[in-house]
Amino acid sequence: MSPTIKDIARQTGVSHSTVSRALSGNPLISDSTAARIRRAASEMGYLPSAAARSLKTRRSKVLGVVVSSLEDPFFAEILQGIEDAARASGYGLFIASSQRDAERGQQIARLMLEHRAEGVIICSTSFSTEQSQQFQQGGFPIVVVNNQAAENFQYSIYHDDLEGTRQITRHLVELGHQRIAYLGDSLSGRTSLDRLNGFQAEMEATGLPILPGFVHEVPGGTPEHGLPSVDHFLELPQRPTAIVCFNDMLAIGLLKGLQLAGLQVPGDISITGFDNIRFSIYTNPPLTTFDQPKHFIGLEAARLLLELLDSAPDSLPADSEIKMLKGRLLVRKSTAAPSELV
Amino acid sequence: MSPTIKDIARQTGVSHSTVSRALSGNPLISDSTAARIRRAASEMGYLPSAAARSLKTRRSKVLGVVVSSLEDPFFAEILQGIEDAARASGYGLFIASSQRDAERGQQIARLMLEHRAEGVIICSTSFSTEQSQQFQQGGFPIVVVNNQAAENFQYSIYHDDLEGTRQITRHLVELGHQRIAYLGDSLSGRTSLDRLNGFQAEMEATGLPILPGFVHEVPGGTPEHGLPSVDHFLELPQRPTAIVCFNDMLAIGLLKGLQLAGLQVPGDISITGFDNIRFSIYTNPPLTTFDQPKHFIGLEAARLLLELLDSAPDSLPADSEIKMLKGRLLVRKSTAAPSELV
DNA sequence: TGATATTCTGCAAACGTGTGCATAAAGAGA
DNA sequence: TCTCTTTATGCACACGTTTGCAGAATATCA
Repeated sequence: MSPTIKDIARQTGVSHSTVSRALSGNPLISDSTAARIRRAASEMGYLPSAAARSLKTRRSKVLGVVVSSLEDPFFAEILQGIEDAARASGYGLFIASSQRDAERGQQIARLMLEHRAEGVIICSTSFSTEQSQQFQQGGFPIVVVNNQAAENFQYSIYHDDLEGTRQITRHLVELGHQRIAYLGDSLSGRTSLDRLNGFQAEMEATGLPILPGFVHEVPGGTPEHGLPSVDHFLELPQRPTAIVCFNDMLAIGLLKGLQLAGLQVPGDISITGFDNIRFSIYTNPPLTTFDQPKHFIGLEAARLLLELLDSAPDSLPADSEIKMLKGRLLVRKSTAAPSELV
Repeated sequence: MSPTIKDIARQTGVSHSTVSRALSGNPLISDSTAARIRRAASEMGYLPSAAARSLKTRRSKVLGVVVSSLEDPFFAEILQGIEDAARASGYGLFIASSQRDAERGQQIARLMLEHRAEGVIICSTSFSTEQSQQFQQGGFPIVVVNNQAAENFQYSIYHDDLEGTRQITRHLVELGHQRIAYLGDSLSGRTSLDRLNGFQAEMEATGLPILPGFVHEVPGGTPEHGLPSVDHFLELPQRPTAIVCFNDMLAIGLLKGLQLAGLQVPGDISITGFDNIRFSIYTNPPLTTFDQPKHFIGLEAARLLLELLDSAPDSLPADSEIKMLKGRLLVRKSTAAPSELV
């Protein structure tokens, strides 16, 4: 099919090893023959076989990426960052989505290992330690992004969920809110915990009580999960004046639910998102949220992994490396002072 | 690193060819030795090398996917469909985004060809014929999804853009609108043309004029492109009573722009989207749009490609194959009768 | 011109698999 | 026991690269 270095060798009357060296820029080959070979190669439309090369060099030039869902706009932006970094260094990307399914996770792990990906970036809140166990063996490089059980992995990019929800909560407190509730996603592992902890920590720090039923968790982080949860909050004996949501998507769903129930946001109730996904500014009102440098997170994850691959195995730090990327509070129109005070 | 069939051979006291045959289920090997070998293989954590295998078998079990942007929710859903199909048949996915950049497109094409992807799915409105020329040579299987210049490719999955905007437009006409405008994305090639043509065809069919300036195109299809285009429409001597948008994202941006300008949707003006992306129902008001079976489109694209790969090269149909997938009109709350009539 | 240093190129083995062919082992029939 | 199938296994080569080493070709110097 595609011509090989042997074809080029035959064409130019040299041995295939000379061709190999010429094409890889080995200085042993004289300039004149190298030029001749390169010309022939491009004329014949030669493209090296990655399979043969990686078989010999034991470097596949491929990175694996596991994401929980490709449709999640939060991961999509991170993914784009990863891709930009990979593209810049000539690496190919093997991408697969686990869909929070254990069996599928296994299959993905096997796929990546069989293709000898040089390392893997896991951006899946649900890719459990158990599932990624297959990767762990033998010092296979893993970088974890969404920090599910981050402490079990050696390298992770870490966005500051705890500090984020603290800032969000403080913002609501400063507006004068007293009855603040939290809408969580129970399936996002470590992230779930951190964000909830941030909320609780800030409430405690300011001396505000978290009333019974004011922490509500749903099994997922999409608008479809957020919308029906409005029923829960409206049935409480005392209605919250503000709700902190685990992420923007839940907030978008909740916002829609509140509006369908005839409530004004932020007039009757304030709500906040998290992540600053692209659409969070296009809701009506636009969401107050916490901006995460998603593209940069992806870039840094890929860079960290590539750096790991370049360095000699024994020069690696023994302890785990964690990069913490800061976000920032974005105050928009979905939050306001509670109506009692106005 | 990872054990090879030779290691297993040594361990079990047979030759590596016996191991190879045993693991691939070749009936030549006796049941007892096959079982013994399989047990040893799994105990040793053996994983076949995809590189070596594809070098020998000339099948990489890898599909390439080119998408214009990973962050586009429309493509993301299609991508998920592709991935599901690939996963089901044990194929790996090489995914890259062209970012509408010619040079990057070249690089991607080379990457996929070097890795000997067995075929490619192009879901990029901007991946021009020129850029994909590298793929074309030598009967390399390509399936095109978003039908940029679909007629230049042999296989394509085709969603009915023309009929879609016709239905959308007819819906507005039936509501009583007379001054209907169109907001287009000039960068989406064939899709741009089809959707605009559908609008024009339906206007002509009902005898309505398209007033000067009522077709406005912007260079991109994101909310950020849609929002500022509100200025154009508000400066027209006669303001349109309805605007048909190229896609949901433009409509989302336009909606926000109109609301910022103090206009009511649909009270003062109706707007429509296209694609039915996940967020189109969470705007306020929810968008009237045209639903595309995105996940299914992805599935079908992958299935078509896999089918191509399985069939013998000479059994392929000489003429091009085009699968047309129908969508359906979704009437929500962003459209209503024009205010003059109410 | 001959010996030596320098520059360039070819030979051959290896990476991990798959597979046609030869052959050893075992069983069947005489 | 000897041949003839049948069954099970091993040998050896191929896929397309990279690379250590040997050696040919050329240049340098006496």
